[in-house]
Amino acid sequence: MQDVAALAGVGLKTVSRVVNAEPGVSPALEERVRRAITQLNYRRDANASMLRRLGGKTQTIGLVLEDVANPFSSALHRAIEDFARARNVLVFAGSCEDDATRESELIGSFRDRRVDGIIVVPAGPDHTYLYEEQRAGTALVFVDRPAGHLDADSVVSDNVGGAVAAVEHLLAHGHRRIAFLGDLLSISTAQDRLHGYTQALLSAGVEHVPSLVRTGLRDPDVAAAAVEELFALDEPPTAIFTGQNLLTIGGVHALRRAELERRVALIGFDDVPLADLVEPAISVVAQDPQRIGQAAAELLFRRLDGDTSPTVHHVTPVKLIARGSGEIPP
Amino acid sequence: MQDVAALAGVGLKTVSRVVNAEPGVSPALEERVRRAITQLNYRRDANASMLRRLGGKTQTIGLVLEDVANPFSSALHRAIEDFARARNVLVFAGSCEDDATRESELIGSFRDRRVDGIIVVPAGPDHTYLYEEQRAGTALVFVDRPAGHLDADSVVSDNVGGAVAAVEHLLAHGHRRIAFLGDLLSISTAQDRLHGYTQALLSAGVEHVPSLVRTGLRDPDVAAAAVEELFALDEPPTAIFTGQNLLTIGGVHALRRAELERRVALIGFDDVPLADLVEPAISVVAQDPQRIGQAAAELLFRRLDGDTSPTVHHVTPVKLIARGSGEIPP
DNA sequence: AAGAGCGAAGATAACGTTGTCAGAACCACT
DNA sequence: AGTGGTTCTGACAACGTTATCTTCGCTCTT
Repeated sequence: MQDVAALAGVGLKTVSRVVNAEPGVSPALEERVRRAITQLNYRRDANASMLRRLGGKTQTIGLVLEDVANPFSSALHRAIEDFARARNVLVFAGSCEDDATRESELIGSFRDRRVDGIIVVPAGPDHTYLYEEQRAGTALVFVDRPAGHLDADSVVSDNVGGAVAAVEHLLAHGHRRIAFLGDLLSISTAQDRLHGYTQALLSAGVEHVPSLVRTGLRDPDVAAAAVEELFALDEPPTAIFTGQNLLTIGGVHALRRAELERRVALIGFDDVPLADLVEPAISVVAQDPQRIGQAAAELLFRRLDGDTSPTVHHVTPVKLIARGSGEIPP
Repeated sequence: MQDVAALAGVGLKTVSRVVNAEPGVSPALEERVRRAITQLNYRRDANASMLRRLGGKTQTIGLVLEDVANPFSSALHRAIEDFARARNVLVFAGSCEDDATRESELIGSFRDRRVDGIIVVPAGPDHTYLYEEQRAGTALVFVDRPAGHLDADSVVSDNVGGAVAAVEHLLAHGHRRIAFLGDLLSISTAQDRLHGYTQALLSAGVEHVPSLVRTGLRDPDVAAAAVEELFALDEPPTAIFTGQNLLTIGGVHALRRAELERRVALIGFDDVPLADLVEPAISVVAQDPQRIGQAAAELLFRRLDGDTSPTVHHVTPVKLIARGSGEIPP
């Protein structure tokens, strides 16, 4: 900036004014300054700039995902990025792999960089450690799961409703022995989906068989093993509701191996890529990560713009997509 | 920091020393300062910190991807993130959608934030605009496609070799009429893959039929339409080599609709998720995005550590995965 | 012709931190 | 008591920028 000012023969502040399009610079000078800027290939240092600025915003936000490489996370990421781009805000993204320590480390790093806001798919159960941060003015939006012991905005899918819809769909096709495969119950979404499953059975007056419920499953292989166990039962299920992405894939693999894929119905929570090319095509309750991300970003930026209305808990609808596997009769 | 110093009853510099674990602070004072830091929930401002630091690194890098939500990009992202995390570096990521303008805008934003280095999957054909940036010390690594008119490190897949392997595989299974579906030839990878296709046919002494080559295809639907046209020919192909992810999906859809999926062989370049669950399972030439990302990050950080050896062009191997669709006889 | 009023431009301090240096306190020797 | 050397510690300037205030020169009143 010194160099630009010297070359244009003006003071520092004049360069600053030109760069920030502030009024009060004569056209002649502005032209001289612009020329100097291009000639020297000058770019204002955004970090230094925000240092002195009043109520300085860094024009950056932090994004804590489960894994930037998983389809749900990355679709979220993209939706948020698009929203941020429109406001000239850059996005830091990080994966925490469902590890609460990593979650708080990441958020700590974001904090060190003075991000304006944070969107987080929480891993840990307790977020009281963010209280000070929140009070200091950092916008905070929780996605997919609500915050633990902290009053903060959230955007989540209709997990209970989606699970109810899936199970009712199977019931409507005549199934009575419906198995449930779920993730760790410490994860609130897994809990909600199990809740929906139980609720749907209850309202239909169908007996709830504990041996058909398998939870704490974390990956496709474990899910596949669970399915094999289910079919070793005296009275195996005629339908399966898988409460998560990876478990759906594991379930399909297991059915395929047992050559049951055309005889046992299956509905998964959360869409899987290429689900329509598999035989039979996989019926799912699809979340809408794009919409979730958009809602989260919208909420975040509204807060950044000064909205101080009470905490919002946004629930986005899910959609049952019947592709074949969920319509197999018992 | 003022507040911390006041509370601990020390000078600013002493707080700074404690925060940076510099030697020369007595244990008693250090303890007092630490207590004040926790009490006030103080965190050093990383941006201000780097401002004064000599040869200050921001401990951030920028990542320009085609789309943070596509599987190849996001796998890259993840590998790079892991590498960066180990060095306590944060990653800005952005999507440029194969748009050269967006590419340079993104890189401009990164520059404003003074990122230490940039890893880019280039969209535009010309990168001379990065020359100054590079000379100013920002590390630069190009991924998937080399830089245009700029001497910079790159990490790319063995596109020619992979295409040759795919076509030779089809030839070995007896095919002679092999179609090629490719992206815009302005994209160097598309060009390389077409090159490999042509080369393999040539070495095998098989006639090259121009009507079997369709390029400039950008999405699954267009690819599917192209496949339909191919089968309207007098002498349709007996095998298809799809030169890209989305085109493979489009191709499979088209074959499925024409009920040809068990009669026409297909190999795709780049793996697709769930390719093993489709019937027949899709044979592909798989790239290794994780390895590519790792190589790119390694190269970037080596440069950041001061390595000034000549430009490196890293070629990562690809792997043919035979799953069924590529082994169908003519 | 003097003063008011205005717009343009720059001088200076400040943002939160670290580099540099000088001072203070202590130690062991003469 | 004086010297020289450590070891701690803080004052101060500096990083690249913007906020505030002052100065300068001009036009417009009366």
